[in-house]
Amino acid sequence: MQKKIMLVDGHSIINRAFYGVPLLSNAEGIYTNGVYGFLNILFKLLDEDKPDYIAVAFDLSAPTFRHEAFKEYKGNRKGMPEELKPQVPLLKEVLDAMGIKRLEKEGYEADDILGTAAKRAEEQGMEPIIVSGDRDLLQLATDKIKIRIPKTKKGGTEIEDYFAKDLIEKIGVTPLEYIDVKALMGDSSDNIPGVPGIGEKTAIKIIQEYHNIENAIANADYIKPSRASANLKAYEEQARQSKYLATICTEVPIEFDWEQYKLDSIMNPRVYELFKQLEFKSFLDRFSMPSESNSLIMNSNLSEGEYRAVGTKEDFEKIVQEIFEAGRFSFIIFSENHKPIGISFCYADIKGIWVEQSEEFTVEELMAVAKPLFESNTVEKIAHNAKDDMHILKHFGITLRNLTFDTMIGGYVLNPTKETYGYDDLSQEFLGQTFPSEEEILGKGKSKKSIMDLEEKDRTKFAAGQAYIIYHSEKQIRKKLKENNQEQLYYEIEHPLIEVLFSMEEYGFKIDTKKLKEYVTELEEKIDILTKEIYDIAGEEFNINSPKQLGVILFEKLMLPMGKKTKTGYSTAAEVLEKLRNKHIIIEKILEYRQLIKLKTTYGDGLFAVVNKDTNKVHSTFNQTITATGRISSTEPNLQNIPIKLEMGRKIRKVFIPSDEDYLLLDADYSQIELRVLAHIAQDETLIHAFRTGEDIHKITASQVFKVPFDEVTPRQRSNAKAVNFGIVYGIGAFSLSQDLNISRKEAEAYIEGYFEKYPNVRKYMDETIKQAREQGYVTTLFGRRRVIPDISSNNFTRRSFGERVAMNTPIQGTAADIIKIAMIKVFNKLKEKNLKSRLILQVHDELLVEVHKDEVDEVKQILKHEMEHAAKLDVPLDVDMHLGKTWFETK
DNA sequence: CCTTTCACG
DNA sequence: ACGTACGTGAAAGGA
Repeated sequence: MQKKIMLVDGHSIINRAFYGVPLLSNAEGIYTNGVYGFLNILFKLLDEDKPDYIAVAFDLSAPTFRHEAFKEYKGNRKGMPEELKPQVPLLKEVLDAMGIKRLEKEGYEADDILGTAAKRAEEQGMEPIIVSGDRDLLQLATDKIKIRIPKTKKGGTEIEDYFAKDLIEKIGVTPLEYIDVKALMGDSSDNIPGVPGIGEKTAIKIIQEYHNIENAIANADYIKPSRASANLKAYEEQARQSKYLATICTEVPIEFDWEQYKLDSIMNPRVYELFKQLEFKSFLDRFSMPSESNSLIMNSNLSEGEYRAVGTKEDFEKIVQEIFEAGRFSFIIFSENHKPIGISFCYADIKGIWVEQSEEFTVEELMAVAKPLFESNTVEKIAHNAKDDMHILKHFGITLRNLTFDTMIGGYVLNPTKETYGYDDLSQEFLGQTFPSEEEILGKGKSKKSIMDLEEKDRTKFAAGQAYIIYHSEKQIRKKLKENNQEQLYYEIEHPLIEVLFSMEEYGFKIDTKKLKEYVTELEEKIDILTKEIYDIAGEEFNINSPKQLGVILFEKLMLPMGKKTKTGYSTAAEVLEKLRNKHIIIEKILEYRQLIKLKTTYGDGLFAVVNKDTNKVHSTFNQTITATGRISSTEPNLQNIPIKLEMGRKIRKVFIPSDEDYLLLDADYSQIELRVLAHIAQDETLIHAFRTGEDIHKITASQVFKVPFDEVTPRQRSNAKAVNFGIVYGIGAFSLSQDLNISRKEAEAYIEGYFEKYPNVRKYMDETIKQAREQGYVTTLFGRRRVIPDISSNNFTRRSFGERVAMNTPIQGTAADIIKIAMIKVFNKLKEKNLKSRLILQVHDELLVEVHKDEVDEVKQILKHEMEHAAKLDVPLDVDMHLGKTWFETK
């Protein structure tokens, strides 16, 4: 087999790529689209050609051999586009990381180096492949040397290939003749002047007949058209000069040691880091090579770990025995399609084990062997997102006991603003060692692979490596928690909460599916009617759900005045449409349509999609590591945003029912918890006093801010005061308040000033919190929850302002989140301790929902109220309202 | 995949 | 003059 060598013209490809893909830029604002496009082309070519060697040629900035010659003649050669320049060093960095050598020589153009390299390679019996965006290189084509010219098009990259015969076939001249074609027609991008009046067509025709310019000049008299003939004579010297410029030199004095261009492991961890940094996400799945030994995994230096795979019952029993003796271990359950396929363990500091199921050793058998271990009250367990594992284990009749640490929750407590809490992150942050992420090894989305596709030794190190990581990160996280004074937050709030959330998820919320079906049908009927009415009024059918199409109808066809614009076009948000209500009858129809379609799709269809058909229950996932403030979030379904404000939406709460007729729903919500928290942490006497009187807080605020006696506060004043109170909690701004209340900015300012005058310590708190955030870089809640706010020191006004609002709001929202979490744990434990049948089933930020047994109503009411009101001891009372009902709708 | 819209506290 | 409230999740359209 002949060896293939790929020779790439760096500048012309990055140039072509630059314009071929949309603008991308990295964090420093440098465009990356040229590099991205270059790599896109490169990967495509590598996949197709699978060359043995590769090199990329670049021009160095200094004048080159032919360039110098040209300068005497006509001045400076054009450089590359300004906006591309910063990308070239970036590209070189990427190529260096990939171990792809560069061909550069001071004083020579990339074309010349490429030409020389191709000729030498050909002489030595290799197959050279030249990749360039410029057609100049076509002159180098032979029956061995292939020229590949990629064209970036909408549908992807298309590549034109030329051997010598293809050139003759497609253009009609030989490669050598092509130089003369260039000499006649010129090339503005290369600043080859050519001959005026001779373009590509004429040039080809002339060369086809006379084969070179010397011969053409000699026969200039016979050349047609006459303009070409005259110009060729007049610009004879320029034509010869152009030929010199167009001729690629193949005699550059360079020694090529082919072995150093050998194509090796270009997808290495360093490249991975670079791609991640540059956000070249689509290239990341190129890093998993399941068929070969996976270098990413094998190269990760989880220093002392001893990894071993276990595939038989006997072997695993031995391991379980060892783990019992070790007394503590970390574990990770690997699942695919909701079915576990293996478990990895780490124990005795260095032992990493991967146990996998097989036909001989089923997952049921595996679980049975592991059961005593998981259920042991003495052996300590370390997990990462233990709640998930608890669900899996429960399915096999196993109760996880003595969970001593959850590294995911620990990581969240240390920094709640991260997007993910992966094993790779833990390894980097707490062990100072890189480890590939799941996405790197298995990919993601549709093309996600199974870990069973990995070779056994890779699979073992990947799975057991993760257990090793959490085993060792645990100590570091504990240490950090101590340093940060967050031990109480972790051990007394977040850790015990895991079990509470697990129980809520496990128990679920019963749905009256018959009622739900009726509700959806009712909505569908109304939507049908509205749709027809809207089409009628609009005079045509269109997709009402498309803001784009709706915008065209409203603002172009019906010529309604447009309010706001979005990045992409007209805004059709409810806020905008509301202002057009009286302008056209279509508006109210659309608003109602929107409301109903939301209810049908998100709440009707959406709920149906997640109901367990056997039990008619929904089992939401309560995520403990999503929010930046410490709240929990709810998904699939989201039970924290079930409609309540509007009557039509509120009706859906009638389908949320207790699991059987012996039960009722008991709802308890904190009254004004965030304002109470504010009163406490700001230590504002007036505000504290206001809450101690137990009167309506918005009315009190109104009386204070608007300086009227309490009994004379109008409903309008109260409602304005309510908006001010909200604004205060969010980190108020006069503009937003004025928008919200539809008043002038001046008035809004007066309200805020009035508020701060009456509650001076609130202002003091806001100022001090911002100052503290700026000095230490983070803010904290009453229970030590911490949120870093880098934006607070930004030079960018908008970012800084945002940072300041976040600094003011986070301690308030976060402390309220802490308090209700404490209440949840206390309620959960009380119900358990007293062996009651009632269950906590839902939390909605300031509200707890309990499914209460009919015999336990009074007792549970008392527990719920007491535990919630005494969850934290503030300088203001915590007040809880409770409601009992047969459906969630009734508990209002 | 990103944007728009809208549901909740 | 800047560009506007804090925290979430789901569905749909349209690249």
